[in-house]
Amino acid sequence: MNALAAGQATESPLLRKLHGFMGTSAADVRALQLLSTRLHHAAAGKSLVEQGTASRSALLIESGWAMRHRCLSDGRRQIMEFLLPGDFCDPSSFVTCSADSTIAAITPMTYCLVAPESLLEAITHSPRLGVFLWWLESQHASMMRSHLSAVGRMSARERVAYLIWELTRRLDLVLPVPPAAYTLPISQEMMADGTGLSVVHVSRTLARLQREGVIHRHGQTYQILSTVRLRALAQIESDWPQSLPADVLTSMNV
Amino acid sequence: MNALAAGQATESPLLRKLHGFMGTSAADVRALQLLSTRLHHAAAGKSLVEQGTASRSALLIESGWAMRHRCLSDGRRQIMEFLLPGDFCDPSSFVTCSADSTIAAITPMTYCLVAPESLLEAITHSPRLGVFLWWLESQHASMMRSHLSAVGRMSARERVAYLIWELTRRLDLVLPVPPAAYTLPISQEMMADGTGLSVVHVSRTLARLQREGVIHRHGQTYQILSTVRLRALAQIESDWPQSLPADVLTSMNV
DNA sequence: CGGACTGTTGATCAAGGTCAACCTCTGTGG
DNA sequence: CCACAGAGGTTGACCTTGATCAACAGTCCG
Repeated sequence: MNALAAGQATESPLLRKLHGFMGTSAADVRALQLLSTRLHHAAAGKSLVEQGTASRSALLIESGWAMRHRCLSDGRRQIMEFLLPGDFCDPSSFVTCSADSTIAAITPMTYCLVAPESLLEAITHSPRLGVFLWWLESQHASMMRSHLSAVGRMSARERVAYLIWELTRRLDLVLPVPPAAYTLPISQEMMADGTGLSVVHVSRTLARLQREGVIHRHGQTYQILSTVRLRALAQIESDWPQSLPADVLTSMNV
Repeated sequence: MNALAAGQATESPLLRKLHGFMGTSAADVRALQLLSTRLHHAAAGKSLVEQGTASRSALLIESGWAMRHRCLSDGRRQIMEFLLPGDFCDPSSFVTCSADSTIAAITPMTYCLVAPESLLEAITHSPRLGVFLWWLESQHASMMRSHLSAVGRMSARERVAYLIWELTRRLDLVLPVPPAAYTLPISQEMMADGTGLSVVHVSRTLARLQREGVIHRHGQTYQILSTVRLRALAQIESDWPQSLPADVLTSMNV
């Protein structure tokens, strides 16, 4: 445990998550390094995975933001999720023929392509890492359900509040210390396509949240002035993410 | 291969899916039977999993329909998904503390509770079954993204079309032969909570689809009169589900 | 200096929500 | 056997949220 010295802490955002939830042994760090070979770069706007193509590798995001989206025939676009540093996305591409959505860089990015064999090898070296990744995946599914709830049943004000809350909480997991103000490198058009609203209405809604003193915004810098009211708007009752249940690790002999 | 005799075909809807996609060996059938111990019954309306509680077992639905939903503080409800016979749901409960949503029976049901150990044992006996279940899970995630797209960016008419299309396609996977008319045992209120619409508008929209000759409906019996127009409305370009890529099985030595 | 891109604001419009009345079943108890 | 209640569905009238259209402002680059 605690093979993570202060200086190394900035290395990998996924390692930071792992460390925050389960602590890290030297074996975990080594296993994680097995995933982090083959570092790639992408310019903002570039597609990492194109809808309809096969990829057969997972993505481990080291830095920068991306999004997963799908376009309808007439140009309407739904952003399914924003992908942040430390996200391990799309291991299910290992068992699918072709991607059902496009993943595109929002900012310049660095990321690793993880082959099935690398993942298998890493998990063999550190089963704890395997459990952790499985747990991450389950938290991800839970987040997608929250997103669906927001888009399906919440008002514009609530949806925007939810989005800000989700993104800032996710950033907390990979930032060394919760910042006073968060930089969310997404345009209002992306917010609109993520929440199912129009650009114009997102602008108005953000202005309203600011007028009401829930947030303060300047460009892409967001400051949460009232956590209580933001959470209430976003209909968040329990904290996220859940912690990893202790008995899972013991019961799996890892 | 083909250990499935005609008479056994009605036994398990999951077995039928497996057979349809990969064929079944005697080992697969036996492995699947390891999952199907402990048959439970539930009356319509009963909760199988309550939001906020721990369960630590997956559900294998043998017969009947269920839904996964979440309620907001003021009573608004979002149905995340409908669960049909042959669905293997919530293996991620193995690694989570408490459920983030409620699963409730819509009709009387029979289902099996699958413990982590049973799953592990079954997969050990038949790795092919493991790959199949993983692939099912990835198809499920893809379906959830389609659902999100529909709710976020499609009109009422398109959303209802999408729902009917999704449910009938899923039924096709577990029915012995595609029926002329599908019985969807869900009220219009559930359709509304699934699509993010109001009950009244679902009623009007169904009436319109019928008036336009896209579907014919009588109570909960739905007949698709124009597959082409339904698919166009639902913005379906590719078939669903995808088939399982052949090389996955070989590359995993199973 | 002139575009392109992003965001803001106002005016208008429409999709869909809400409310209410009513209808048809179906089951239930007198 | 009928009366009644309750659930689910349909229809009409009206209203609200958020979409659409358009003009304009700031910013970043070439």
